[in-house]
Amino acid sequence: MKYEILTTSGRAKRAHMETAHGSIETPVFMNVATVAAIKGAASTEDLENIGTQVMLCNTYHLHVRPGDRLVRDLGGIHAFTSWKKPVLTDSGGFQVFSLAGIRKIREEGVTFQSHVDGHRIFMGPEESMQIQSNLGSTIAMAFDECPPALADRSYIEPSVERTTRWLIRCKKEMERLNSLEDTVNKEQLLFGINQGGILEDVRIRHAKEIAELDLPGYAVGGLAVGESHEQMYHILDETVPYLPKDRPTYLMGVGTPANIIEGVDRGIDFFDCVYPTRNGRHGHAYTHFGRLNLMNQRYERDTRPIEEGCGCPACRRYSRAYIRHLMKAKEMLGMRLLVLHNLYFYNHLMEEIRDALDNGRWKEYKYNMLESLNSGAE
RNA sequence: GUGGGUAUGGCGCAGUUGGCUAGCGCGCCAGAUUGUGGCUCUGGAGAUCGUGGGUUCGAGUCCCACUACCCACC
Repeated sequence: MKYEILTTSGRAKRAHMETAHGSIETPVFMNVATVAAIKGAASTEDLENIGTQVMLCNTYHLHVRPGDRLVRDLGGIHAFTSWKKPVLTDSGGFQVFSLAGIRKIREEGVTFQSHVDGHRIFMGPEESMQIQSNLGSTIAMAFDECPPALADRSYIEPSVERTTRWLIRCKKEMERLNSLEDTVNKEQLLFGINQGGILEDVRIRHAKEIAELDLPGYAVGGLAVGESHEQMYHILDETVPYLPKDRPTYLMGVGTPANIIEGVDRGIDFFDCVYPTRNGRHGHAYTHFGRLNLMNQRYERDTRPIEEGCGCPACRRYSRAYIRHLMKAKEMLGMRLLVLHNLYFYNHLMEEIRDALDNGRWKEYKYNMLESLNSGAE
């Protein structure tokens, strides 16, 4: 892997990365395809057409179905999905949090109950790395625990300490797997994950510990899970400076366009979020002037595109009124068009951000864009 | 024409032996949603209880007439 910072503005970074599956220009927004499919009926061919750089898939979900061995036997996630560019796999750690209630956490790992057929699944750091190795993703995420942001210190501290021990095991297992003859992607990269809820001292201590492991990248996890925006930005202010400056950083699961701009400003390279896809499925459309709810009656006779000047497949051809009708009629095409629009918007937002950084206009762009996003779309 | 049945928000229905501001589902109008179970959750608007009369302290509930629709028979 090669990671080269091209320019900076304050803590904001503009970088270029080379991976086993081609380059990544950061800051970047990864498009979420949990089960190796963008929900809302967008294909990998569509992704190529809307400027996607990285597809994000989920270890736990693909392990449950169709099974990582199957994907490996078919040549890995890239061959399976016909997506040639970088793929990041989330480790399944988040499911410890999001599927809470059907799991048991021990030092060795976690026992889940499959949400598909109910059978018990054990996953620890080694298992997560093996699965991700079978998938052959470009970047594998460490197996961590994502505790509720507002959990108290007595829960967070032991949890974070265990996440560190798990990270050491992840690194060791990844090195072993990458050295095997028949590994799908021998250059798979492991990103560590910082945790600590909203406790600055725990975050900082943990960041310093994992920085010493000399990993190819570092993520900030456990944010945007119940705390306020101010708390999230504060934790980033306090924590990111302790992560290695010459490595990519990833703010997991974030967020709104404004969250992303604030994240870039605090030194984040990678983002991902279900908002553009999930909200697209629910009738929301992102624009430079805020978010529209196309289900609203006010768009019933609106013949304008979602956003004037947008080059996405929805805006080039269809009206708000038509898309609203499709959503109300629960036609799949409505979701598809909104998902394509929203991902296009996010991907191009990142392009604008990179352009602003390249051209020394970051502060100005950030200020104007935050104003605009807040101005209220109509 | 005869017999029976049904009439309660846009649609489909609950409404106990008559008792406080008439409920529910869907739909509609809005709002949530941050390392995704195409979900889920939260609010809101909207009903002269078919019409008219009667009994009663009190009627969506009981009585009478009328109207509309459904079923059967002629």
